[in-house]
Amino acid sequence: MSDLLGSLNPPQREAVVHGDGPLLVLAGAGSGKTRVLTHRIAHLITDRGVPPWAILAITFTNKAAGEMRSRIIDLVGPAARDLWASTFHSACVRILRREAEAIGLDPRFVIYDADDQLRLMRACMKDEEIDPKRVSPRAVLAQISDAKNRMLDPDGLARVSDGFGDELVVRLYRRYTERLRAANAVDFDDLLVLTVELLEHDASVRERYQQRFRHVLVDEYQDTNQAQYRLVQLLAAPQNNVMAVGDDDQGIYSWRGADVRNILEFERDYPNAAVVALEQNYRSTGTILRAANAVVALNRGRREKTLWTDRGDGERIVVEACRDEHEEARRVVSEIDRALGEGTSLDEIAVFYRTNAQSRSIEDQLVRSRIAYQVIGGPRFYERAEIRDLTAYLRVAANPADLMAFTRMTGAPKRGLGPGCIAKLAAFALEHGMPIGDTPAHAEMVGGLTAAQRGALADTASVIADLAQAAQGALPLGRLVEMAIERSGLKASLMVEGTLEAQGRLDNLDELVNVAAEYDASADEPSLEGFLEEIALQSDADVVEDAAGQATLMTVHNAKGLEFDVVIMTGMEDGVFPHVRSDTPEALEEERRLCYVGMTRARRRLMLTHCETRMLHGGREYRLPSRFLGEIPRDAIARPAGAPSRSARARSQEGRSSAPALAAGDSVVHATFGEGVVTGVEGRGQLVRVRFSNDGTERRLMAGAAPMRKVG
DNA sequence: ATTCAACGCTTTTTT
DNA sequence: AGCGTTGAAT
Repeated sequence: MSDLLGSLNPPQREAVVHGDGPLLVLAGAGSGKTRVLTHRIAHLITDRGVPPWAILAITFTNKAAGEMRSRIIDLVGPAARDLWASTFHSACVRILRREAEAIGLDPRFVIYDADDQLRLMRACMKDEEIDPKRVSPRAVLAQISDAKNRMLDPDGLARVSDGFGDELVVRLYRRYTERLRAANAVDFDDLLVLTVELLEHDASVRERYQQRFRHVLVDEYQDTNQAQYRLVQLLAAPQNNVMAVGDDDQGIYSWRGADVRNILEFERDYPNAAVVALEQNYRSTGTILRAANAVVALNRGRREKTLWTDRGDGERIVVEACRDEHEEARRVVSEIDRALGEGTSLDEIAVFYRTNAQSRSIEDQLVRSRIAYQVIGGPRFYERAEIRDLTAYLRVAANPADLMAFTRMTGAPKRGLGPGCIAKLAAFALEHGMPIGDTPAHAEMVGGLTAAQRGALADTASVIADLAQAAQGALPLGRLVEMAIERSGLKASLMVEGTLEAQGRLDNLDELVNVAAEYDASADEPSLEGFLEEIALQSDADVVEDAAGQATLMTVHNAKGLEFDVVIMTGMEDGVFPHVRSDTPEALEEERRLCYVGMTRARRRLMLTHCETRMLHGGREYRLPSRFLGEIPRDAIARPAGAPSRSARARSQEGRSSAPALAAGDSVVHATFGEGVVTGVEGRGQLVRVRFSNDGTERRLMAGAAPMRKVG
């Protein structure tokens, strides 16, 4: 037996050396689950003689997959390169490209991202003459995605739905599927659904993969949806050497179809499953853990567990009340300065927020203070307009049937080819069974076009032909992208514009040349299709760099799986976090788990900020401190810097401890909401419910922190 | 038929 | 604030 086990604690070791059969690892935050996963795979390879290519390891992001692979190569040597370590989506693409024909799919299919999907849905709604103002295309897409996550096709959805509006969704779902296939495209959900269908319906393909993958390991199992669950089940059968690692307290993707029941009911699905719980935390201080545990413990329907650490209590959590988002940003900067002064490096500092829009005020202040930072998420590189314009050319070159890409391409730069002209070409394409991308070359056969349009189309045809030809040949991808930038006319039109912004766009296009060249150098079998696919499957989390000397800003969702010495969670306000739209008990519990995820990212120091007022949705809104703040044990929280003096604080503490300041029935006056009546007291007297007479609303307030006093 | 400018509306989280 | 739609000008 190798020395893989030396550095592991007993439950970790148990998970690593577990024999055949299903295994569930309940891994609390910071309990070393990545270590367990990598060491188990290394153990399978070196001690049990399992060939690396017979192991499938599924992670949540491409970056995590890459890291896992390189760690395992470090542990067992280069033979481990044959390991399949990837996300669900990449694994499915890989399988589908090989086996597409078995389900009547062209193996050169392209992947439509959120933007393509939205455009396509708008087009479908036009087909069906549905007013996009009455029915939101996004909402329809969300329902379709929901259906796909539940493995329902249009007929299936029709069968299970009862509501009146569902008929509309079914109709659009049909149309959407038709148009996707016509464009030889699939969406994100299709990758999973089609792979499941493939494996379910084709026994020989299924058996081939089942025999190949002798071990299937899945990380973040609590965030799997039904299709992913089925996929794991199909691939792992019949031996069921499946290891699921996860933490029900960290399930934060139910809105994307994830079903926490998958982890809660693992033992029912795999009756002979071994279960190992990892509860020792190696990341955070005792105080941070105690606070995070206290918050998440209020959830029902979770597996009871308590993380512990032997690292000692550490510092208390800092809660800062701010007037508005500008003051909040200044507090963030002073906390960063303070941490830097203590010797913490910038890349060990992270700022979290609930929604991407909140980053703006913080970024402003960081720029002003000359603090280097990177923002994860938000507008992504590959989603920038100019990048999408350019990739549209590449996409049409790779797949002339891609109508969305063709439409985008012909409109950028503007050259007199508008919707009317595209519609004529599309009709012609349909009539002659020709891919839309081939129509410009036959424009002379299309009627009703102006001379200017024919000229523009001739030009377009030659661009498409040249790019397609270059893509077929041995031209390096970097050169191909350069060629597209020139020939598309995007470069010329941006140069003419001449603004600083246009220059920035040109720089982005140049950056894409670099990305392409890099891909060319690193990929096993570089191809235009492969490059476009990599772009499509890229996630925000994949671009998190440990680049020295930068603080990191991101949403709490993006923070999953990461850790930092110092974490600042901003916008801890009711309506922001928890989010307003999380108004059901289940949704609130998910927000609470999200809060737990955020808090447990911190190793040493955790600061939480909230504002009295902030700009939201184009107006200034007043917000109460997040209820989650009230759920943190009081003695885990430090007296905020810049808060009332020691003596003032002492007085208020006395007032609070000697007698509960407020009880149901008391009249109060609040600085913002005016007069009201206390209707109830919660959370050991820390929270009071008050009905305000001004607007008749009932609000939950922090008894100590809210600008409110008793009257009469 | 295309394009540009003004207006009015909505806003989570994302592989 | 940003987007998509609408209306007017070309």
